[in-house]
Amino acid sequence: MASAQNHLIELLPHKDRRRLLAICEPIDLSLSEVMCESGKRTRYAYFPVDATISLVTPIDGKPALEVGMVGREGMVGAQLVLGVMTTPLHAVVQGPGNAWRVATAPFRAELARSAALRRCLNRYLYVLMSQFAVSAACLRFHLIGARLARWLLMTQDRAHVNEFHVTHEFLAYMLGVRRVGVTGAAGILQRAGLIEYRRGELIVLNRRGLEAAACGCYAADRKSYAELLR
Amino acid sequence: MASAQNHLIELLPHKDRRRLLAICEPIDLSLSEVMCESGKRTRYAYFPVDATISLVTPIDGKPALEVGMVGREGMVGAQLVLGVMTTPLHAVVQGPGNAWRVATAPFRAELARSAALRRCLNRYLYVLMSQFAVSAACLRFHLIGARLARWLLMTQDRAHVNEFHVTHEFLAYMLGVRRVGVTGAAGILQRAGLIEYRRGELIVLNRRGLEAAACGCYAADRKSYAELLR
DNA sequence: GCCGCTATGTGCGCTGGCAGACGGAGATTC
DNA sequence: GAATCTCCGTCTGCCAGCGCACATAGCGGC
Repeated sequence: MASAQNHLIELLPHKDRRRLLAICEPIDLSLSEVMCESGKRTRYAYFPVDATISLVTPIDGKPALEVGMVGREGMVGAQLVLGVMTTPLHAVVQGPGNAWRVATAPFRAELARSAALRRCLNRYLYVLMSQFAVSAACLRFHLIGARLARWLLMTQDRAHVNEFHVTHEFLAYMLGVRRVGVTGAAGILQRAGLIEYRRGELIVLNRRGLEAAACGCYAADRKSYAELLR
Repeated sequence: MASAQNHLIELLPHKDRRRLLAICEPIDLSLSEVMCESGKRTRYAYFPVDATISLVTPIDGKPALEVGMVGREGMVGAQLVLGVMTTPLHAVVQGPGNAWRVATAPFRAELARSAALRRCLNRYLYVLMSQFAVSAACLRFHLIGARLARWLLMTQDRAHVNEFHVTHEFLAYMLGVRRVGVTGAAGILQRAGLIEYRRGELIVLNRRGLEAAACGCYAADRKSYAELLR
């Protein structure tokens, strides 16, 4: 247990880390699992290890648009540090895998005790807020192709593999566009040799190329994370 | 000084409120003043009294899109409670007026001392995050007319008057659309008798009608604020 | 009373993305 | 190996918003 395989946990001093892990349990997250729903009471916080989670904002009653993504660099439930027991967003498992799970009660107790944990989560919350703001503008101004490239890069960063399961239908849902829009944009990326896909399996062939095709929001996200969390 | 005329300050217990006001100074905010810039060090926090501030996210290097609005119900610089000294957003004065200003150093000292202040700001931050998430989806899916109506209502809520100075050009900038797009949408609202305007002076004639014309994001914003801050 | 500035109104051609529908190809089941 | 299901590709018609350009109207200064 020298390494928790979650970046936020690893940023904690030894003692705080050990205390936190003592109240965590390892858990498997399966595809499409809804970890928490907008407005409902938060029951657990999660520190992903090799799972990827999408933060989806509801609109007109339905969840419909991804505004943030969480992997081993972050956590689900950071708003607990604000003393709030709900979340405005849905959290949906987008890439299955492992995570550490902790119930809200012991987590809040640990938050009260560990200044390092509070500091870490505060900073992470700030990064999340930045990500929301960036996403808002990205949604408004950038074309599907650039946003798709950004999404693939962000996912690859979190999944730590260059091949993952994702359908056009799902991508369309995350990006807030039609499936055919994704088909068009993905086709262009494929013909350019940047990616390859067939029946839900997508492979990143050329990361550099994708970075060039993505909008600046990808770099902006990475920058804000790097500045605040080492 | 029984009433500070800022909702967040008024939520504080007497003692905490008095200590906070003791380190604040009243200040005039003038139109288009930039209170803080994305990425730059935060020098002051502001508690508006009858001023309105737009939170604008930069994209591709330029500030270009409003993702949040602050008036007497909130504050600028709430991220200081996270222990972060910068902000990802620009804050621009959209409706001139008065505010309480406090320098970061004494404000952080007071934050360390007052649990009530921390609690209040934490909750406000959560409301802001919700607002960002809602705005992102609103930007993506709702038509200019509905978004314009929402913007007018939010501004009126903060300005506490039904007449204010705003040009189509400025509205276009805030909503992230063309000026002619605003002209079109505003013309429809005017012909419907909901608003009236001439050369930068805009009057809200029919609030109920505007509420009906606005998208559900207006109600969603109000709901999240009401639930968390009394 | 003229000039110039700012704010608003309108026109035209273009395009990215929308809605709905259909066809085909891989995969799974029995 | 036939039926079914999932996923991907394509087509048609349509529209909101875009970029650009130009016209008009209130308003202040000199």
